[in-house]
Amino acid sequence: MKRRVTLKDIARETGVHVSTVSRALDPVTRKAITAEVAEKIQAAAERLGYRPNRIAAGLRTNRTMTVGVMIPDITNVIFPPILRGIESVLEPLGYASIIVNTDGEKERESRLVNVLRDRGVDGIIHAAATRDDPMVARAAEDGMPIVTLNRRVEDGGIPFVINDEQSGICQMLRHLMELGHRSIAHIAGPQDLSTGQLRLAAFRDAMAETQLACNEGLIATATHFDESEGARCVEQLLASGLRFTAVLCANDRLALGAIERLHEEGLNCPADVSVSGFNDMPFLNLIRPRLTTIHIEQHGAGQAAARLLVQLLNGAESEQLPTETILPVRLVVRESTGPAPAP
Amino acid sequence: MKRRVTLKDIARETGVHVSTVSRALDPVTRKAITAEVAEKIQAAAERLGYRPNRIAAGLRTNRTMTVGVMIPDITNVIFPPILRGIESVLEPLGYASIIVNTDGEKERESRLVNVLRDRGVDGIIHAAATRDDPMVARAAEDGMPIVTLNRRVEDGGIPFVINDEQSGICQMLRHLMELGHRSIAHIAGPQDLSTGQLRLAAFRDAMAETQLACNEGLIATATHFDESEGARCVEQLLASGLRFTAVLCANDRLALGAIERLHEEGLNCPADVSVSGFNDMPFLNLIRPRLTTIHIEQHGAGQAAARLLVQLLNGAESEQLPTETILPVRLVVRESTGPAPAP
DNA sequence: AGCTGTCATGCAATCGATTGCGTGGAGCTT
DNA sequence: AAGCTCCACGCAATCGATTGCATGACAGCT
Repeated sequence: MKRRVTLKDIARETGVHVSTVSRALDPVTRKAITAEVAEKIQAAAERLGYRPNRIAAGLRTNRTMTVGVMIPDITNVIFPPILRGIESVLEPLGYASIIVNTDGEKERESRLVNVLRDRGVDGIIHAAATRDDPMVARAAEDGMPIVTLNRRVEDGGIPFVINDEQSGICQMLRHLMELGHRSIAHIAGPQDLSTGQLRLAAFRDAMAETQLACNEGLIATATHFDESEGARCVEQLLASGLRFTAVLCANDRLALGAIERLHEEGLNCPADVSVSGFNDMPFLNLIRPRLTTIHIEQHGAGQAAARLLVQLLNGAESEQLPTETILPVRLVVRESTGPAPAP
Repeated sequence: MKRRVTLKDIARETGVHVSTVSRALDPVTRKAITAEVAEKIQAAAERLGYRPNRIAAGLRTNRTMTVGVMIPDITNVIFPPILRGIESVLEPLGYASIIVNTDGEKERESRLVNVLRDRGVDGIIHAAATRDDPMVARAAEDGMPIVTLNRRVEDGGIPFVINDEQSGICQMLRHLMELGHRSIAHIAGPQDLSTGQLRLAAFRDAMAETQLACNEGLIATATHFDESEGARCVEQLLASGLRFTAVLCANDRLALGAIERLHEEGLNCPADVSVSGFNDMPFLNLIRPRLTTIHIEQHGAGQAAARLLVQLLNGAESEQLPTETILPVRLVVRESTGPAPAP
């Protein structure tokens, strides 16, 4: 196990001072060095197999070229594409990311923010904020560049990237109405998650714009974004005795659970009841009936957040950056929605 | 934006030397300090909100408490659980991980190994090795602790963790034979990936142990582990004109693609042809017919690899560590396999 | 020829924590 | 009371790269 090559080694080899070597190896400062000397130094660096020590540089410059990425849970299929989006922007610029999972727990979230700070990350992309976290707020106050993803932040000038939930719900509602549905139920997501909240609000708004009264009895709220909650909620809707011919769900997994339970109750989708999802998660094309849903740009959202963060890292003031970036969404009509059955 | 608190600040505050502060704050060296003084220092550290600078410590100790994790692609659903397994072991010990995606490209793999080395990771968990990579070999030679996952490494004493592919294929073959199948086809995975290779070899071995001759015509090889290749391969098998009543696939996605194409050709699964998968990936319970497959311990594999790496990091010699760790697999019988149809 | 300006390079401090070695004082022995 | 041991703590070097400032040489100008 041989010792690593340092600037000092190159300096000794080439007979110049380490500071000269340092300057010759940095493309920005190289212009201050005679071309001939710079080339000699570069050649020596190459020959000796020099690899800069980022730790040492980081200590001096206070930049680690590392960013923290906070997500609720990597096993949730919507996050990997987001991470690839982030990576696609950050990696070419020489940044690496440390990914942490909060599991939606506030206490864990606070702790992990500090873990990231202790590690000296240059900035944070936060895709897991449930609500205002004091540690996150503190980090922001202390000057840590932060961008949030999938979450609107009211206070503070923290830039955020979200999908156009409003438009998505709207497009889906219009689609269902064009199919003749008039009694439309909603399975809302957890209200402590911003997506759940935003989509429910969007549903109420969209319904208000139609002639239809929004029957609060036709809104069931899930405690988690998963299949079993979708099933439970649709059961609750059925038990209410209220008639509905379509269920607009806040998320694909809720929709899948709902369809399954409806099927168990002898109701077929889309013949008897239309069901729609939201997110267009991977593998949806393999599940029957193929789900009509709202496609969101996961990869694009990651890229957008990363680009914003890079600007902050490069010294852009939050004021000159867009506080909100709203990504377009797209209706994807597949098989789980169809004409409303005759009454 | 206030300056961060350093050891020097605490030293000034408490009237002792920074080295004393350093020792008082490290549980290991604390015993060398008078209890009273140590408490005073800890109190001051607490009061001032001291957070150790890992970068500075890393420069001096040459340990970053960071490990690199190399995977082919995080959007492949089998990797997130592995990562959570790794995290569950590493995070409590104070390690963070930098995850990189190789996309199965050799050139990218080499480059990323160097990225990780430059960042001074203490060790690497490599779950993306396609074949021997010179940079990985070099890193190992230079003393970088490395553990590979899902890949057998012949040369060098690099410890590896793999699933018991052999046993999985064997169990599945026995299951199919118990259902009366005698003409069994295999859709093999890409042969440049170790899992593809191992499972094909296991299939041949297992067939050899039965009375049945292994008909090479009933083996189709996919170029990727995805649905379209599963479809293409099953088509190829059908085109061969050879009779088969079951298809043992090297991977769930190949199986899903195969089932779909069979269906399009008017062959139902499992009534006409039984199809089996491998991996038991998430969401399989939502796809009809529910796939019979081999469950592998993804989370457990991550944990096992992480535990091995920790031992290496703690100075265990490779010699005293198990070179191979083979994780048990489990047959999961669902709906895609059934009795062989009468001839 | 002498003076000024410019530019390449060297010098040394610095980032913050760790750690081998030195030292002074307290307590104990004879 | 002199000498000894032991231990808590201080001192200072160190990790490797960066960077403001100093310096020296050389060219150009009058």
